[in-house]
Amino acid sequence: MAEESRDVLEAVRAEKLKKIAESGIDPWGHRFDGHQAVAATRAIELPKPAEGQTPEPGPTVRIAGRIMLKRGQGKVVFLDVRDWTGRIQVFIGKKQVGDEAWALVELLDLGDLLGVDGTLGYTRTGELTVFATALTFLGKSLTPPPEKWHGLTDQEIRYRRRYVDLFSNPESLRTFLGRSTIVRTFREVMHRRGFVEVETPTMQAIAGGAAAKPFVTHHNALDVELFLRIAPELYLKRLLVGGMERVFEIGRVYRNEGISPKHNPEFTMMEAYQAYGDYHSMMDLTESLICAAIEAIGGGFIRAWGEKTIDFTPPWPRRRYLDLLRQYAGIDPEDFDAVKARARDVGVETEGRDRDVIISDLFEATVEDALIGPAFVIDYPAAICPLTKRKASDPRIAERFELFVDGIELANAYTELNDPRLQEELFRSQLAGQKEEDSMAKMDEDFVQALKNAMPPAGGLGIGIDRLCMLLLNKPSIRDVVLFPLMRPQAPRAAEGEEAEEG
RNA sequence: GACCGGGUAGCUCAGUCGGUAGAGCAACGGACUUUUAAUCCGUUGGUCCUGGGUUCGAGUCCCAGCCCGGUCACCA
Repeated sequence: MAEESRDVLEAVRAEKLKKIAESGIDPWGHRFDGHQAVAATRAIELPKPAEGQTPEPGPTVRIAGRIMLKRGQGKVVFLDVRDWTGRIQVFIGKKQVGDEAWALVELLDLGDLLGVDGTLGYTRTGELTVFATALTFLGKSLTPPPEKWHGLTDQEIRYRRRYVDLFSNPESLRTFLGRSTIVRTFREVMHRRGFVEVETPTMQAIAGGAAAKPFVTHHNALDVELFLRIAPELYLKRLLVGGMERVFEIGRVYRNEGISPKHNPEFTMMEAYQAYGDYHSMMDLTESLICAAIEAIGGGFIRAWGEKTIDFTPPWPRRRYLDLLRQYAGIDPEDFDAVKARARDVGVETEGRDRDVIISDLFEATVEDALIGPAFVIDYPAAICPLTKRKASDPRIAERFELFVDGIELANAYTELNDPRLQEELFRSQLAGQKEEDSMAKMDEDFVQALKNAMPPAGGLGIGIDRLCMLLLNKPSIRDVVLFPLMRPQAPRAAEGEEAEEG
């Protein structure tokens, strides 16, 4: 039998569950009031007994958590119990808890959930310990947990069974609590600055606001094709027209592209729009947000990033796009022949392509990886920015910035284009030059119509939350900061006599 | 999509030249009232990812496929 080994292990636990139930205890537990977090319990100030002295009876405590280790010693057992704040040792003596509770102790397995009442104190080896006086069974683990020392290391199982990863690898839990802190901090900063949080459609008839292939779905009653949004941008700007002067949205966007350590098909963006601001307002906001997040999760502004160290100490440099290109590509961007020659050197296709698109690829190939510390790249070639206001002094330059850290694009922001006629023209010209799905500018008649009502001049910002979490929590893959990353569904187990169907 | 690496007990991993499938942890039985990955004695546990092929004999070699990871490409 394929699953014999697992079946035996689970049968043993099922038998224990039965015995627990027969003893009159609900093996699935119930409400358990008044317990305190393990971290709070550990924080209780308790003088260590002096050498050879009988310790004073400590305070009464009540905790709850999962049994991670069990060290039996005859008529005494030591447990390591863990909740989401930490671990603590529990001492259970047969004489101390009585025969009835002891019968339960003999049925406890690693992975079970247990509530413990007891007194806090130190063992003779000096370990802070809950000396149990009563036990409350809170849940039977019917399947064995991973190995107690190594935890779960198989990447695939860590992603597919995140619940096991979370309780068996403390670092994983710490990471996701850190992500939550980062997102909460973003909301706090935004609210403090007078932004309101809104929700806009994730199913859209026109997937605009970014350049990406969308997921397609269908609404039955309306019998229409809809797309999962690739960005909330065009809806949020409609709200600016409506007079919501400072809006933001933290939400999932979906892009039907490849999967990589930096790409998950669904990911979280925060977009924000501020009426009467510009891209410089957005740079200030970006720096404030990320610095506040760093302070919230701790660890300081100088942070480990893999083998590297990144200094987030503000203010971050603001470098012009074309200046960086001159410096790192070593060419004059005005000299198109030189641009093409250099582009070919680094493997960028030049034949029949727009000048600014070639420059954009050249920039990616030569500059982006060279920017290690956080750096705002500002003032992009206008042709690659169809939603961005042009500089009054030079219409070939768009008022856009991107924030880079170690070659990773963390944020993208503009002074928003609010001229409806120019917007319509840019939509049309972009559409003419490119395949629609490759274009950032999909014609959206209603959006142009919105702009005709006068959208206030504004700054707009998008920040990739997942990538920020990777950088701040020092995780090399986006899958380490997404709770349930997209995986290929597992083939269904072959039914008896049938072979698994192939697609 | 291309290339590289991986898939062996519930978990973490060995497996030599092709010759009976291994360890630790977990589990089970026993000893133990202050352990620290407790210890000690004993026992159980396998679709070696799948399917072909070579061979007297394949976890091992060959071919094809599946899944995962990494790098690159596309993208944020």
